[in-house]
Amino acid sequence: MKVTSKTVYALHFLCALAIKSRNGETKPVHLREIAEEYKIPFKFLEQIAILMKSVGLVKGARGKTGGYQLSQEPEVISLAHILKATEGELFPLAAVEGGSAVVNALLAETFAQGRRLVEEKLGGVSLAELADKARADMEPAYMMYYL
Amino acid sequence: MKVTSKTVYALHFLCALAIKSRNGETKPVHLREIAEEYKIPFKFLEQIAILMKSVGLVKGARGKTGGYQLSQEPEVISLAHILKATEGELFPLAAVEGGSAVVNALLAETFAQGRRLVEEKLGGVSLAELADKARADMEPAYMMYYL
DNA sequence: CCATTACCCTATTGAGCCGATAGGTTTGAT
DNA sequence: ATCAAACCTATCGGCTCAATAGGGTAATGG
Repeated sequence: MKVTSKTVYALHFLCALAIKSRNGETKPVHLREIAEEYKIPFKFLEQIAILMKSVGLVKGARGKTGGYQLSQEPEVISLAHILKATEGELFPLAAVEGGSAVVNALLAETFAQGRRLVEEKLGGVSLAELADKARADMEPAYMMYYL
Repeated sequence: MKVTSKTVYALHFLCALAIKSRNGETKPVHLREIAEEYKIPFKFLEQIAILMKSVGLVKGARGKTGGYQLSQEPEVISLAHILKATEGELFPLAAVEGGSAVVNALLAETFAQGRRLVEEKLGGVSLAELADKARADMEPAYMMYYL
């Protein structure tokens, strides 16, 4: 019952794209570049990028001038979107053979309510917020990497 | 990132104890009885009972007239207590080598807030609520098993 | 046109957790 | 003493996760 590193890497990946885009970069960004900059295993990141593409969060361009770009504005991409893609449903209940039917139903309802709370919370945090705060925290000395 | 069957069984187990207690039963309840009644693998339930004991939610009595009892009133035992014992911290973030320190910090904070929401929700649901609703839903024809 | 580059896809591996089972030890009432 | 129950430890198969490997496909630059 934990947030996997696939999710964390996906968040960093998308955030990196958002930051580059905010800094005026219009060309696709190479995966290798991001992998090196953030010390993310390249081949693992590749799979994550493909997943992000399959759910429509990024676009990929092939060939020598290829790379990845966000396919939507970072304002409309929420953490809930991303989590949904990487983790599926949040803390689903294990289906058990036994137990009491009544209690099982009560538990299902209770956890559904808890799940909704988190989804609302994560749905209220956009990639843009993350990227902007991250940019604001960067030291001027390091800004050159993003301009 | 899911609620394991250990947790679900634990909930059924404690709920069963609460129901028996509400129905005037003062003697310890045999694990074997609960396991059969709720179709829970006995040996698995045994481990869960020991865990519940180790965190102070139940008392165990040995010997031929032994069994388990709640060690607190069901009103003061919340789902949050139980989940804490069976699952540990709720959806912890995977620790990754790479990524941006700023983003990692933002994520940690965001998920901590989400976690608090769920903990408050689950902290507000007591074992007594569960047990009472379960009792109310039982058909009179089945009440004999609990009197 | 063709080699390079980078995206794209599938398979596999090793570690670790989960659900369950098994076997034994200790305790306490009769 | 004996029996039944709580208590403890070890182990196992199955699964997921993280990471690696190897190749296929498209598009650009020369």
